Amino acid sequence: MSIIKKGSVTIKDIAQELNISTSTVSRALADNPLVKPATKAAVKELAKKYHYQPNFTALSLRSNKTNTIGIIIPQIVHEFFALVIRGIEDYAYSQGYNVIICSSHESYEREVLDAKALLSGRVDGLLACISRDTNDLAHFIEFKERGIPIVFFDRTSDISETSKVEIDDYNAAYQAVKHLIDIGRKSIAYVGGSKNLNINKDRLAGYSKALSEAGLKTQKDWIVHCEAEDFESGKESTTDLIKKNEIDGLFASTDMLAVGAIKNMKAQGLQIPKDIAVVGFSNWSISSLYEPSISTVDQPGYEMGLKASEILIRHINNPDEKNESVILQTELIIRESSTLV
Amino acid sequence: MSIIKKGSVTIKDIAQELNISTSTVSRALADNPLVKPATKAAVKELAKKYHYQPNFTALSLRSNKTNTIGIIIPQIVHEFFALVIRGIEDYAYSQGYNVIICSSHESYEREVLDAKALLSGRVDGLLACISRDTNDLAHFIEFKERGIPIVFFDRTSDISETSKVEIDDYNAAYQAVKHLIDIGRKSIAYVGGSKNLNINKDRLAGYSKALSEAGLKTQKDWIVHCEAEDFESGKESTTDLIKKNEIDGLFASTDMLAVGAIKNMKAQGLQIPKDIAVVGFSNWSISSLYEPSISTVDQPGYEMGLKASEILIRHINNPDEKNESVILQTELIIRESSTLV
DNA sequence: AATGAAATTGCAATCGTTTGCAGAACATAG
DNA sequence: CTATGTTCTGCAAACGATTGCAATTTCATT
Repeated sequence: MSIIKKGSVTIKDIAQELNISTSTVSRALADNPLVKPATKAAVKELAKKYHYQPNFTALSLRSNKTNTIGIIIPQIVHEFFALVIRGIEDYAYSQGYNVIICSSHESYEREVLDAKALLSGRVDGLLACISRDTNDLAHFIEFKERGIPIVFFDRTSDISETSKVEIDDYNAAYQAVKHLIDIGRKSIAYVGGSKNLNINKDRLAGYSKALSEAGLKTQKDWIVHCEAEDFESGKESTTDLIKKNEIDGLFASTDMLAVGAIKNMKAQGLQIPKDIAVVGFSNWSISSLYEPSISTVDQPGYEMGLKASEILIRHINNPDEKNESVILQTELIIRESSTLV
Repeated sequence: MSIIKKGSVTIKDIAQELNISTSTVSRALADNPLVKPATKAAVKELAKKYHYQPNFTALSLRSNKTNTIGIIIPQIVHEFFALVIRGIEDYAYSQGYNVIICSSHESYEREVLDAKALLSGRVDGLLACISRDTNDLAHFIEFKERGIPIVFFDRTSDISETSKVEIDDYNAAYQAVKHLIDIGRKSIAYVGGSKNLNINKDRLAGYSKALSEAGLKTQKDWIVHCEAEDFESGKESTTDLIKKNEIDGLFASTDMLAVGAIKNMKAQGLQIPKDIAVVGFSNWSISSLYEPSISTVDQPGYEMGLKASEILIRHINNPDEKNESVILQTELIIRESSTLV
């Protein structure tokens, strides 16, 4: 029986028990050929017996590497973001990295707090998707100043000279609205999320482009912006729109907004897609489960995560790596809400 | 202009620039009254100028505290778990703790991997919810041996002598099925998730109890277990059940299973709730958005997270704290799928 | 048995921070 | 000008691990 340690077993404990130095133990565990086979065996046996696990903190301090990457993301209860996270994790794990996820809950203050927490040398790199409320990017710039690489994904910023991985929101929206036009709709409204985000500006631009290209006009009150992108907003923000009875098509920048809108329309006795055809965005599971099933734009979330972490880890391993900007394409999925019967 | 450091600014850099020792700098930053006000001011000014941030790793090593708690959770794309995480985060942040979330993706292997990664002194405590596949708990027991406290939540285990925070699944299921009986249903089926999980055993037991108490009988093939708890499983697993045309009520242990089942029933021309009344579990947003809206059991996820992290942090601060077992109550929400018209 | 080379091992510094203790600088009183 | 106290600062060890360099042991060879 040996002495029971309260905390974890360290290299020093093993060294003491075998009457050798910590250096030798360290080398033995690293399979260094300098160590005599017999010593090596003894060390390894004891390490196994005591479930020795190198102290992560000590290792990090010595090597100045944490083998951890940080993720700052606005929400995690979000099918798209969750997919991104999964992609990030899968690649990161395969490269021996761990992951710290911080959810900013769409709050600028929380995002700054999270950034500060990650700045103190806890992570070797950062993957960030800015919150709805974020305008000032100073907290991210500090990372660059300390030589901690950042890759932005999905929601990026014009200012930052960093690598980014984005969705081609402009084209995705363009295709979605073009599809509505192709099935004969002429008065198409837009319901979108926060104007603050580039992705929404791009989606709106794609919408406008499709209309103008087809020689169609929109009206000022056919374009609605909601801060929250939830079901309730979709419902409330479309009430006026529906009352006027002017539109025959709707492009929503989020599936949840689409569901809210459709529910509202159905309540007013409108038929979907006969009276109004609807296309959403993101391909959340509800879009296929809802009745009618909702046409939408599928975003490659998993690929986005994979790509973002791949670029980040490349930056970590090679500080001189030049910035890279990736734009991923989407796929329009046509379902009942925009199919003529 | 001062020398530009590649990495972060350390206490040593400040000391050098002011020609004082690191001890004094450290004390000045800690507002130690021993330090002369003038020195203190100079140090603080420089620290601010250089955005000095204490090195997290060094701090951890010195204090043997990481101020971080680990979470091992089966899924994050899950409205209930996401709520739990939010509760954990909110309390942890308020106490100055950070959080590392590891998602096991319902895989035992991944869970073990995550546990090993967290074991090496990265976290001061662990919150865990076991995966569907987990039977062996050795990887958790090691935490106890090293004096790292664990609190299990939601899905707990009989074996472990640890603190736990659970839902009263037995009673929740009992109330749900009793409700179906109260509205006159006599032939009630059960569709549930993995039999491996205690929560599902409890839900099944609650179901059985409600039936037997009312003098009702079930049949062997009225009880269906699915490994996956998704929409597809709900659809497939109920096909035989519906064909036989024997049941007039269904209790599903998950809303997604309920949605799948209802969709299947509707496809067979059955009316909900007239022909079959349905109650789900978890109060996912789809249960209120679906048509018909689905009766379900609301689980206090946020409170669970709050409570679990509160207990954990208490354990961290006081290793002699005795184990605590909390059982949270649920609320039955009655919607269209079980309302007589 | 002495010599030299080869095979092992240990010392000590390092990563960034804190802190007990000793000592320096300064001020006040006698 | 000494004695005594007060205020302030620095040295060095510690946290757990790695690693260049030096020291020791081992062994073969003459």
